[in-house]
Amino acid sequence: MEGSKEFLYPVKWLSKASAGDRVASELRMRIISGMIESGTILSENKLAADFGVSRSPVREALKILAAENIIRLERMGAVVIGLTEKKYAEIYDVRILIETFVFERLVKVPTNELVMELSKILEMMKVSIKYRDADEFSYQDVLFHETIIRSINHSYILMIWDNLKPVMESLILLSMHNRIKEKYEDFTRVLHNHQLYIDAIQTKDRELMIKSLHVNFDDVQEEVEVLWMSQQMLSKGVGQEND
Amino acid sequence: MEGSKEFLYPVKWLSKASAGDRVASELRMRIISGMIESGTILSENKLAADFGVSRSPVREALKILAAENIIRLERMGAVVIGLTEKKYAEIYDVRILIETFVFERLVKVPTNELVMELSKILEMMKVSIKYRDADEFSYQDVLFHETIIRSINHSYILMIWDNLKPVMESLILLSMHNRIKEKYEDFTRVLHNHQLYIDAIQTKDRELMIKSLHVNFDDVQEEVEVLWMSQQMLSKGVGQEND
DNA sequence: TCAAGTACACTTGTATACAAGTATTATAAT
DNA sequence: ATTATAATACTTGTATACAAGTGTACTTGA
Repeated sequence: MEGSKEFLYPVKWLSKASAGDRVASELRMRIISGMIESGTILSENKLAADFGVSRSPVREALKILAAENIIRLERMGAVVIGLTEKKYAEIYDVRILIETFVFERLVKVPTNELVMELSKILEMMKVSIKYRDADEFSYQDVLFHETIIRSINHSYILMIWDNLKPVMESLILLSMHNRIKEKYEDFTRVLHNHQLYIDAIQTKDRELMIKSLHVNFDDVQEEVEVLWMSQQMLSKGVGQEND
Repeated sequence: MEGSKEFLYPVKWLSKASAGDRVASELRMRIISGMIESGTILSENKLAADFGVSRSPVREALKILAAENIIRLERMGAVVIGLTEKKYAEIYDVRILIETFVFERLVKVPTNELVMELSKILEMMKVSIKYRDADEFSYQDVLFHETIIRSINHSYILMIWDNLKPVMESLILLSMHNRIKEKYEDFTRVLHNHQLYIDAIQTKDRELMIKSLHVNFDDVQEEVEVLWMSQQMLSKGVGQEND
């Protein structure tokens, strides 16, 4: 069967990570992919047993996921929130918010160095595709955006990104994994979009930036939405999460 | 001597909190007030001994403060970052960013209920001043802004606020404590600013909103800057923190 | 005096143990 | 049959123990 691998998250990315980070990364992937349904109650003890670690790293992982808004810590167990359509839109909002903020900073300063860096990353992405390495491609894709955000040296904007990044990473990973098998031709478009983004930064063209930001995002979103919707089909009646 | 109280953070706010939260809250106050200098290296064991708890809650506290960008977790000890002028500006940026976002949402929906709620909080603030309760005033002040942010029901914007809130709370607490003793007349202005904010929401007047947002923030900032600068004087040569 | 190596103190990350509290289930009484 | 009470099987939060790694300081050699 397909999808029967033990871990969704690339294990090689976790070589230097703590057990807590490992659990968080894997759990995040399982939740975002829909493998763990929204509404599920996670028990520290159970997770510890499942992952073969003690409760300490599991606790740490749950704290991380709670900060990312993927689960909700309650008196009795952590309940999985998962991604609803509303949440997609919200992530979108925040990305637009911070990336436009970053762009406004960038139009005021020289960006030659950044453009160089981004071009390098784009080349890496091309190579990743050439060798059908979805993980590496995803890594570079996330790095691309992170590089832009880091370039303005704004610790609080970076803080927002740090909270958003793991979810984005998961989304991109899932999206790319799916495509590298079936919709290989999509990647030329993705690459083109990233080139547009670089051009926008180089020419300091606001409209172009917004445009490429949107297409980049929509691209990932649409693909994951399909993944996610199919999961929803399997587990009917999860319903809406009001707050 | 003045300022010789054991805890800076209002202990009554921590009745239901865990030891981890308590340590985080108090540590945050000490760092933001300048009592613990920027650059200091915090040891889990030492903190545990100081606060009379085990390492578990201390670890938890350090993770929280790291997520708030107040300390930096390194291989060997947690380094205190504290607040620089740059950081003030950054917090400012993010507050403007999210509050304007919220406002843009609010102009599209009815706000009667929210305005009622805010008016209630404003009344509470007036009472707090009448009885010289700086803690209560600070609480209501933070609640005021949180109420506005929560009203749009946006989990990711709320996430940003959750990361920003503790620092804001500390700043406001320090600011208000200082003023209630010396610059009592300031409070009429603070109240007026908040009324402006309510008016802006009621009339959906963007300019008024931005204006009141700025004065509200500047008000706190200026006061705390004085506090903080005086601390800086005492501990010369901390220097800049490059990243 | 200086360099290399070794021992030690201190660090984090993880495992385990325990206490206090909460939901659930079963039992008992009406 | 239904309600009240008690036992139990969970839960979280905290303390403690241990292992592995890192920096420091001291000793030893030249």
